[in-house]
Amino acid sequence: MNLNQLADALIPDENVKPLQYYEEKYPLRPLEKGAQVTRLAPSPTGFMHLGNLYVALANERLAHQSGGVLYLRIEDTDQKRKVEGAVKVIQSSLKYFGIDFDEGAEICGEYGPYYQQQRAEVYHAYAKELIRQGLAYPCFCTEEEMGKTREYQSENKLLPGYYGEFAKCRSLSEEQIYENLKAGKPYVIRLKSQGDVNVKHTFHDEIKGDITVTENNQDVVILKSDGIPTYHFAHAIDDHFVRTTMVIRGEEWLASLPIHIELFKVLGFRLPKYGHNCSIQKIDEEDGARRKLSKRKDPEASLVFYREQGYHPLAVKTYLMTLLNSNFEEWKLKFPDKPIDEFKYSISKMGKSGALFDLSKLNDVSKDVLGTLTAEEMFDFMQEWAKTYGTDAQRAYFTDREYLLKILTLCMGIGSKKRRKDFITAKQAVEMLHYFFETPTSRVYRQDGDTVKAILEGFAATYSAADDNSVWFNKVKAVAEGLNFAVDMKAYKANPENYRGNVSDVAEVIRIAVTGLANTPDLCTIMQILGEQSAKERLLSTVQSL
RNA sequence: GGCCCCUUGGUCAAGCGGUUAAGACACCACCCUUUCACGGUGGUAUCAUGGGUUCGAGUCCCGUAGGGGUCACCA
Repeated sequence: MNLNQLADALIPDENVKPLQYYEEKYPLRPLEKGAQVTRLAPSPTGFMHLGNLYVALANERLAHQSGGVLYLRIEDTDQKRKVEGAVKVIQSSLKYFGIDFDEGAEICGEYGPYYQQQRAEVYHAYAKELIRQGLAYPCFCTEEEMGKTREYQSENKLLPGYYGEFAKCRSLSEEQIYENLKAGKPYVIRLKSQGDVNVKHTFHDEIKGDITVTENNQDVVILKSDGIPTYHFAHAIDDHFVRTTMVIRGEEWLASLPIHIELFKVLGFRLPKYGHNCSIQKIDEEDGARRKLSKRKDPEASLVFYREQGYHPLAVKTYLMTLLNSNFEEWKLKFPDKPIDEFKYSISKMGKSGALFDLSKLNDVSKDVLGTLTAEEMFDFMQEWAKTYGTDAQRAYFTDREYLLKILTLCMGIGSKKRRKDFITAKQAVEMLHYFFETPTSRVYRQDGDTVKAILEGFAATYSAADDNSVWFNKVKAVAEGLNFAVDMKAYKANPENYRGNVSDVAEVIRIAVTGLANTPDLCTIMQILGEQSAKERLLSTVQSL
């Protein structure tokens, strides 16, 4: 059989150049020893998963802390799944969370193009080479035929797939091939696998450690009938020519690792290092089972969720780091002021089992992160959120900058010995501050109506915005004492039955009347910010409705 | 079903043959506090299971169970 001729007949691509050309066009990178070239290779489906960010973070750290390169490749070999504008979504969401690429799609770089769709020529060159070497062949099998052999295989409990005796097109004669071509039958190019499923090797995975892999024996498709490569083939070619040194990807790829190992071998490429990381999971609310965060069922699986909710990008990044390397938290505790990137990230410390997504942990991390911002930074962060996700009323909060800054200074505890941690997200913060802009509409008291009335009327009668903190509190105490609420906490604790409650209960009533909330920062200052008239109005507006 | 991976508290998890089995989140209690917080101290709670190996096992070996992944002209 004339394989050269066959290769040309099967893959008529005029752009294809001799293989040496590609090796020269994409030379080895002049990097320091130990520097890693990593990549992110999403397909443009328009959906960015939390898992994408998780893997992105690992790849980013590995590249940048070793003095290497992180690049972005778009795996757009499946036209059916391609979504318009998806690349923009990928880039903007990764950028939002602080993932910076050194090269890649829409960026720049010497190893492009970074869209697989645009690299047809290289794939074709190597597919032809494999055909010439007798390591690949055309397959004309139809879906029906494939279905039949699959049925037969499952009935007889045989390994499913296209291999060995089931690989009918392996043994097609030259005449049969050309006949089929002449008849215009569609065909794919398959790898003629040299592997044996009974042979196992141990393979070192950077994350999982030593694992056993079975040799591949599947004649996998490398070029689809439209001439576009499958993931496996494109992966081998691209990661070789972009000179990737380490591939960190989701563990769903572990099962196809044997295919990739064979492909690299057959192509004569050096295998990169691999690390397969586990996916983030959650407990299903319906059946209580543990499962992967689902794009369809779980809103928190999507990266846009964190933007809508107003999570600070640094908070999400920090939380993800705690999952990525469990010693990160202790480091952070030790060096709270150091930037994350100074942490020495270690791939070998990654967990081997899938972690459960923990929203309350994220919230806790978020409080700490927001607790490091200045009032101005918080202002900008909240405003940015409100621009796209807030209501008109909320956007109006930002018109009087001085007023809001004063509020934020109070609510964040800036200037006091200890910062407060009231804020979790931009959204929650904006919502929490509504009482500075509107009179609360619903108020729920724990005391009975008469008591509430007595407290509020009594306090309103003496309140003045000119009061400093101690004068203010003395007035609260006076009201409390008059109504038989304990003023001295020790006395109260000794004999609680002697009192109707304590100052804290009285203050709570006033607080709810003014803000609608049981938890707020220093009430005295809040009332000062609101102004005497507004504060008094709020005290008395409740009284009338009781 | 075949193959592969995983299994320490409610959650994230340290541990790599001898520890009172770290730490963080959550929860509870107390302390600090003139209100709300912040903060501090303490507490509840974990080695899936059955066999080995060993003077000694969370740690090594085998089995079992449970969970996850994967078996496409999708990535």
